Amino acid sequence: MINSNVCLIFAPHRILKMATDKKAHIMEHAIALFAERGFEGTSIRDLAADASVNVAMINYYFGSKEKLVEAIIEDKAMYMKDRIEELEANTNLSEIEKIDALIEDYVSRIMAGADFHKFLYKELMDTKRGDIHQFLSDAFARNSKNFAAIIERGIEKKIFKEVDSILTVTTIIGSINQVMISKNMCNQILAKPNTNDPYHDEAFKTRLIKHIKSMVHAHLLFVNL
Amino acid sequence: MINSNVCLIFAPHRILKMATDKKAHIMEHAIALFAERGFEGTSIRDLAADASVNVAMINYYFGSKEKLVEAIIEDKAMYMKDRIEELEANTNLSEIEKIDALIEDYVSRIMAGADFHKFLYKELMDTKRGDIHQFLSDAFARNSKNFAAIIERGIEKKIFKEVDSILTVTTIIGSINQVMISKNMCNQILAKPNTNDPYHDEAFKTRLIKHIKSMVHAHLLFVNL
DNA sequence: TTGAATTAATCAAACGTTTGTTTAAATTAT
DNA sequence: ATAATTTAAACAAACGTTTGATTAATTCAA
Repeated sequence: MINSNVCLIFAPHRILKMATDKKAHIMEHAIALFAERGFEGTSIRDLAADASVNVAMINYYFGSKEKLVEAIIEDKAMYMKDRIEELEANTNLSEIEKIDALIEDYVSRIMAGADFHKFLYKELMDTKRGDIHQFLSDAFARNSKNFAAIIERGIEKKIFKEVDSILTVTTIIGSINQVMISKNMCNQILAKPNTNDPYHDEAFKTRLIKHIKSMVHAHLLFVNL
Repeated sequence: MINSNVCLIFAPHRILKMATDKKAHIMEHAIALFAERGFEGTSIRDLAADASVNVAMINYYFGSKEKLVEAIIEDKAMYMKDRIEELEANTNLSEIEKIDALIEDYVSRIMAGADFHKFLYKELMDTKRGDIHQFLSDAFARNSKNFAAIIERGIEKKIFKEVDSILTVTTIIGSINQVMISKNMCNQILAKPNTNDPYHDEAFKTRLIKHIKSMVHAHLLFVNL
């Protein structure tokens, strides 16, 4: 009985995935610590204690502390590849529908991965690990340009006003980022207690999406409600 | 002859200011390094070499590395105290004029102190130095609320649409912050070479102010141009 | 005004810790 | 038995900070 249970829990495919699972486990804790204390502000021993593993395991699995950061970014690279290309190709949607979809998508995904998002932006702001900084600068800039291309198409079609397309994208992304900077500050402007978690609050998510859409619509569209 | 010259150069008040000048000199270099590499990412020896002073001087003048950060923030506290209270009291200006003035003020001051701004936001994002994080959270949230109060007044007067006032402020500040995150990324979205300094470019400053005003006007005002 | 006494500033060297990383032995899984 | 995993211990290098000596600047009595 117990044996069969054990076999069930530790089925072959489960065992083969163990290394991956442990790596994922360490990466999750690393993201949370790096997001709050920064890369240099988090020691290997801090991380090992937080993830309940031996200090040597980080180098055993990832090679070095810096390669751990690269592993995190590579692992979540899918996070970066967003729906922009997919939406750009879709001819069934109007430009404003595409923009609305992107706003919803950005807010949802950033909030769902709040720690990872903060970790990414800290790496983007930091020039110390030059390769990573360059990679993230490129990725973020490319996304912004692709987003702006949709706005440009709307302007060409005369359904949008002649706005500064790249700065409009900057405003949309900047609006989301601004509330992600500090949970503490976010709670204060929302008049919520420090115990509140605004990043897993559906009401706040809805409110933020509504606000950004409202601003962007007024900015882009000729007709106002 | 020589003696009188020496006396002129090292006049009493000049000598008394020497310590202050050296402190300011160290703080300037610290802001630049902390902004690019972070607090933990910058060693006392890095800073001493960059500022061309002995390693012991930082602790001699500031007491510790952490107290250096506190000294920088206290010294530039005036930077935080912005024109909001002054503008709130001013009855000669309309609400939209006050908002326009604040947008110009924010963009100008943040761009003029780009390094300091990045340093401040890194400290705001980091929870490791708890007191500083709390102080900055409070200061930034208070400013946002005061700004939002002006928008609320405009809504009461029926000259503004019934917008989400605090999130509107979040968008304004977030728009500015988004371009300050990375010089590299900023140049890429502006299609400028890496050698360009967007933060001391009057044309870009004007463009950013124009864009934000344009968005906020469309968002707040009933009549569109 | 001069010269000893006092204070402030600067320095190289060293302090004890903590850092990221490696090792080699022990354990576990196949 | 073999290979993969985990461990405690040890590593050199880097860290923030302190030290004690040295120099420069200031004070003040004579």
